Amino acid sequence: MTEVQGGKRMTTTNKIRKSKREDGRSGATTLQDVAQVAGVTTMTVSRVIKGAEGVGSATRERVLRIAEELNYTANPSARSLATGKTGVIAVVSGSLNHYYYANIVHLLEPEIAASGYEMRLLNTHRELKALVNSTKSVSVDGVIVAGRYNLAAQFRALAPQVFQSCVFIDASRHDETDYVHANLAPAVEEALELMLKSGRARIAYVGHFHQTISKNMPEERMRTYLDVMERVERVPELVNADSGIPLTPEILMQALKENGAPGALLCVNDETAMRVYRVLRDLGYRIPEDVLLVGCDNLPFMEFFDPQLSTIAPPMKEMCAMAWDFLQQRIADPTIPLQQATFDARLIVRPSLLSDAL
Amino acid sequence: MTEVQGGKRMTTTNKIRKSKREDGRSGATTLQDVAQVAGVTTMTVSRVIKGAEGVGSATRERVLRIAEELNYTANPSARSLATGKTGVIAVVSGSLNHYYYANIVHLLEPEIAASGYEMRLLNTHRELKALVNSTKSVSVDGVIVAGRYNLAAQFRALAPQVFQSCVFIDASRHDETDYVHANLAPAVEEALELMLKSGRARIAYVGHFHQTISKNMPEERMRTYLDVMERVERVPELVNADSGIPLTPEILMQALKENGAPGALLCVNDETAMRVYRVLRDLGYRIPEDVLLVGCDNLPFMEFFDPQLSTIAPPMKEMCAMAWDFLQQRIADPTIPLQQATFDARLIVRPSLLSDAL
DNA sequence: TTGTACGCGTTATCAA
DNA sequence: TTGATAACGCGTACAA
Repeated sequence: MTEVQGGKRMTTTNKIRKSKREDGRSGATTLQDVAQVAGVTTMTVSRVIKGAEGVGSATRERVLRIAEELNYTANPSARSLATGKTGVIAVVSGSLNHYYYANIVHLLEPEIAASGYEMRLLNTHRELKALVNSTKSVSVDGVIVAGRYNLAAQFRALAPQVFQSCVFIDASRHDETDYVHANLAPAVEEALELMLKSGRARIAYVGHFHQTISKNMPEERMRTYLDVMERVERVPELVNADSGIPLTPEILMQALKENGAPGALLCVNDETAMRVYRVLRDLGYRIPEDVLLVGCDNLPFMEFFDPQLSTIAPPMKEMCAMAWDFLQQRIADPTIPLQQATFDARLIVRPSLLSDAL
Repeated sequence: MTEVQGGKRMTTTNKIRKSKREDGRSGATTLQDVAQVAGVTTMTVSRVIKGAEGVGSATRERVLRIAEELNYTANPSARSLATGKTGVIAVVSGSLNHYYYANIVHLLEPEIAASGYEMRLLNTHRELKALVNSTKSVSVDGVIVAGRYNLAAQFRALAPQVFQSCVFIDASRHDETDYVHANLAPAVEEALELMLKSGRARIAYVGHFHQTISKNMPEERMRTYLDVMERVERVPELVNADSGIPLTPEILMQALKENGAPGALLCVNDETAMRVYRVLRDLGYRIPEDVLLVGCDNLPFMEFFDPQLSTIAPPMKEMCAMAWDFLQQRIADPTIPLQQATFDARLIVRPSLLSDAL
């Protein structure tokens, strides 16, 4: 600013310092600051920081020390702009006030963090659109979609680039995408077998309370239920499983009063099971003596009930780990073949399924 | 690329196009692309995109149309680099497999999104350090800390810059920081009053199961309990409230067997209450006939139990909204005075607290 | 082993 | 109202 010096480097240095002093924008230490103090170029510092080869060990140590002293941290925005990678993974999930989704995020987070990525959380529909927009530019390196069953098509249509590095964690399969799938059928069949063995006259299936996940979603649990009922030549009995209107305690209570409670209830998930439990108790039914009950998702609260409530447990931890593995592979090389994995859920038998008749 | 045209503008355009074609880095549309098609400068497009004043309405419309056609989305990294702002808010919370924290994130997310910010989730300790590092540079505009009671000091020490735009959502107060505080005392007192009125001989307090939140954290609920007990001249009875070792069902069961169950139990939170419920039932105690029970946090599952379990409900929605409001104010002007708010929690009385003696 | 030159996509500043 | 130019902080490619 004051004096103009000869020599290329000093000109550069001078220019830089000038700009840094003029706008007092961010007080953060930059590569330039470290380089200046260390008496080297930004490139040398850059190499040291990211641990690249080809730096003298003396220089390396000195730079590291100075960087430490100056409390240097790389500016992610600048890095992203230069590299085209953001180090951010978007996780699209259902509402976090559902344990199922919160748990997925909870399981995903340490995996993602351990690989040096950060996690951006998106769940509202508003953000979903924003996500599609965001990801069309360079703001996200990859996407994990959990339980938004209808998103595959949207992604494919709106943002092929994103869709490329996108893994689905799901109870249902999306062909032509990377996915990790929970196969609930064996566990559902096992539960139904227990119910059948107990000799209960009526075995019913109970659908979602409140939120209707998605109309288009083929409900695997219900399909398995219907298949089994057909196989054993029983009349299927569906409680609010058409997804038309969400189930409420009133509707359920009404249904149970009209025909009496079935001897066994297979619920689409644990939340439904817990609500069903409540209504059954209100009506004076005993579990499991009068009604066998089982849910799905393995919410930790199920075992606090009296009697402890049975559930079907997809191996979420393994599924999340594999989903992240898939995504990393996909990011590393988008051209690899489709990655698809299926994990069998297992039935957790607790007193709510233990019939005296056994 | 084909023909070279005269005139300054075309020279610029040509240069740009050349660079874009040479490296096939990202296929994303840029300001340049839009500007080129619209026959204006990047600045004009930039102004239009961010809705700035001083653009001819004809130009504006044309640019908007073209941007739409080209599917343009701003590159967040580039924008951040230029502005020094990231549009990202870090949310630091406890594990999301605890409903309490998941719910906070769930409530915060739409607020933050509605204001045009994105949310970055951090909860492991590893990430906490990374956060402090990240935020030292320009990667985060603000931080909301939920329930990590010991973080205030860390932040202040490690990253004063971050600490500047940081709001705490908490059950306890941090002086000299912006915070939103839940005052549980009135609700706890109300619950204890009910218990006292019921004539129960022994009223005990039950601490955390499993996770020990933080040693340094002054446990407000317990303090209120002790105060009340002292006031009414009762001997306080603490079950695993010293936070030494986490409570387990075995320990609890042992304790209840030795002296018999107290007539009323005030639990530090709902998770503990549910576990206590389980142990009580295993031991054959009836609720509320033998034991009155109340938790804290208002987990939705509490009302599914039989009998429905009482709880203490901090107004999380309002608290989260205010926390976000505080943070926005703070970001807008870091020099404003401290913002601190306290919300009274309310007791939700359900059958588990309804004594026959009333 | 280290340095130079320039681009990444956007915005701020000043000039026209 | 619009444009030219220079940052923003870092990485790539190549030169020394």
